[in-house]
Order: sequence, then structure tokens, then C-alpha cells
Amino acid sequence: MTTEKLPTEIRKEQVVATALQILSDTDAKKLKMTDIAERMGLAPSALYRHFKNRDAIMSAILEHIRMRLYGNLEKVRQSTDNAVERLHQMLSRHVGLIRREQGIPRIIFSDELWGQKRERRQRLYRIVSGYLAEIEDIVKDGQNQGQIRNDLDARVVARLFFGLVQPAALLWHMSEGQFDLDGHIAGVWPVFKEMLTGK
Amino acid sequence: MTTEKLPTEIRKEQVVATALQILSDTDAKKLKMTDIAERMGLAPSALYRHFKNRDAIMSAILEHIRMRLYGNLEKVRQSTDNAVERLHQMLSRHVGLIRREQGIPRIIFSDELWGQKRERRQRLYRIVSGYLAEIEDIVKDGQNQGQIRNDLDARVVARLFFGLVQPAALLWHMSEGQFDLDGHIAGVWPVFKEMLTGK
DNA sequence: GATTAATGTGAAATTAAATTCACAAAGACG
DNA sequence: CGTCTTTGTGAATTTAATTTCACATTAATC
Repeated sequence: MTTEKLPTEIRKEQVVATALQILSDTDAKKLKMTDIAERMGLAPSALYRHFKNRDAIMSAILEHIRMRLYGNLEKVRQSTDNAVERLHQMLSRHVGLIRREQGIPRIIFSDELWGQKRERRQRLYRIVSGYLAEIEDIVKDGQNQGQIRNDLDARVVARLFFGLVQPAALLWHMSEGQFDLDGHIAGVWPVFKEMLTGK
Repeated sequence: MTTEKLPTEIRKEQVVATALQILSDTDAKKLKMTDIAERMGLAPSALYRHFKNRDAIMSAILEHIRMRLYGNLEKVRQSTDNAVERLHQMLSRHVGLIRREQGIPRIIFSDELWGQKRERRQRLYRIVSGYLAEIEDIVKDGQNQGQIRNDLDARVVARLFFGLVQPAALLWHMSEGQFDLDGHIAGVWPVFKEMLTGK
């Protein structure tokens, strides 16, 4: 068999994309080298031209996710100054992410994928904490702007916000796409918003 | 080597307990037959006297968790009639569960552990949904009692409640016990309560 | 105390991946 | 075009776990 040859930069991206695809649209317990290779039309051994080992692939995926999350934040920041509106947009974007790239929440929330490697888990923790800190900043801005109640602890608010998203991701995934994500947002956001602003 | 012989009923419970222990206090990526056996002081093959295969063990663990969750609900129901107080107690119990039996949240939130088996995932979904429905009932009671605002959708409130717990479990686990669970509750509950009661 | 059923053992078989390696083919570049 | 480097292949090899099986031991029962 003859497969097209592509430069390592391209292949690396393809591997990550393929891995996320697999996680998205299969029930895959575990990300298998074999499956990635198959989807790409390569022999498994070819993957080793681009990554030292499976672990390096996992690392690359995590980095990709990090970029996505922070990219979302950036876009929202540019789109509006209004803190409450920013939070609302983040929520929508999250839900979009859950829906379009199921692989991402699956990885974040799944342990087993990372499991053993302490180093990796710590990295994930840093990503999530950092993300929460960014949300917290948005909240603080809102408090300075006078849109968000000043008697709320911004850190607490950030966690509550996180709590709007996480259960949705879990239920969506467990239900295999049955869970009504838009309904969830529609129900949860007004209550959250009212809490933020004191109506 | 000579190991004490015990009846299958006992062994079954021991296996589940041991499995949860392993999940609690190790970084185990995956629950290994070998590890369970080792902790119990048995040869791996002995496990097959009590369970058909690894999968049957997973099933038993899930059942154990279900009992735990619903048991908590029962206890709280008996302890007080006050809906808001019930929710508060459920929150504390959850946090206790997270702390004492890290294994439980790990299993619930982890995908990979269940992954492939659609049947199993559906069962987990039913457990979580059923649990949410129970919380919803508590909220409705509170609304009938006039303690909880009537303009809130009980289902939405139940999910918000879930959102108080889940991020805590995730952060606690990622941080390897660093995350301040009690602080989380202390911060989050008053805000939630105010939202429930309209202050 | 002899028989039987239940529980346990250690060694081997099975299964399922990740990974390595010697060789092939393509593309880049003189 | 000839050489060097990169990417790809298929066939082992390695590693790790689950599971099976023939045999041993214990506990219970008569």
C-alpha cells in the first residue's frame, strides 16, 4: 500500500484532530493508536514518526484543548465589554463546544484517560484553575462596572458558573446526546443572571 | 500459601470495598483484577469464584454506589422536614462522600471506567437522573411549604444544586486533595440559599 | 471420619494493546 | 540523475492485563 507522505507538522495536527474525532463519535473506552492510525489511513507504526509515544499524543491533545478554551475567552473578550454578556457568551460557547466536540469535555472530565500520570493531572488542574481565574476576572470587572453585586465573592461566582456547565456536559454525554443542552442553558442562565445582578 | 476461606457473600462485599479503596487512595488508571486480589490477599484467580468476570465487578460497584446515594437521601429525609435544610444536609453529605470515598465521585465522573459498555452507561444515567429527580422533589416540597420561591423551576434548581457538587469533586480530585472542600461549601451555599428563598 | 460442595492456588493460555525495527518509497536538493 | 532525509510499511517483539484450568484445601454435612 502506498499512502501519501506528509510533513510532520501536518501529521501532528491531523493526529490530534483525529483523536478528538474518535472521542467524539465513538464509544471508545480508550484512545487506541491502532484506531487513530486506521482513521488516518496509516499503519500504526507511522504514528511513531511524529510522536515519541502514545503519551506524547495525549499531551498534544491536552495542549489543543487548552488553546481552545483560552481562545474562547479571547473571542468573548473582544466581542463585548459587558461582563454579564461575556459570561452569557462563554456559557453558549461552552455548550457549543460540548455539542460539537464531545471529545473535549470527555477528556476534561474523564480521569481514566489521564489517570496514572501525576504530571498530566497537575497540568489539567492548572488549566482548569487558570480558566476559573479568568472567569473570576470577568466577574470582578462586572463588579467594578457596577453590573454585578459587590457582596458576592468573585471566586464563588466563578465556581457557580462552572457548575452551570459541568453537569450539562456530564448529562449530555451519559445520555448519548439526548439531554437537552439548549433547554438547560435557557433554564439555568436567567436564574444565574438574576443572582448576579440582584435582578 | 494458605488463605482463609470465606463465603461468597462476604467476599463479594470485600471485593467492592477493596475496589473503592483502591480507587480512593491510589492513582490507579484502571481497576486491575491483580490489584484487587493482592489487597485482599488472594490470588487473582480466586476472584473468579465470586464474579463471572471483571465486568461483573464493575456492575457490583455501580450498584453499591447507587445504594449509597439513595441511602443518603433517605437519611436526610428522616432527619428533617425542612426542605432547605434537607438540601443543605445533602450538600454536606456529598462533600463527605467526596472526601471519604474519593472512589465514588471518580467513578461517577469518569467515563473511561465505563466507556464501551453502553448498557452500563445507561444505567449510570438512570441513577443520576433518578437522583436529580429526588432533589427536584425536595425542592417542590419546599415550594409547597412556602420556603422556596415558587417562580423557580424545580428541575432547574436541582441541576444548579448538582452544579454545586460536581465541580468540587472534580477540583478535589485533580488537585489531589488540595482543593478546599469546606471552603467551597461555605462560599457557595449561602449564595444558593439566598437564590432559593429570595433571601 | 468420609463425602461433597465451595473456595483457593499457581501455572498457562488468551487477548489486546503499544512499541521497535529492518526495509521501502517519496521528496528535496545538490 | 544521484544522494540524503523524511515518512511510511509489515512483521515481529514486548508488555500487561484478563481469564481458564487442573489440582489442593477447607468447611459443612451426614
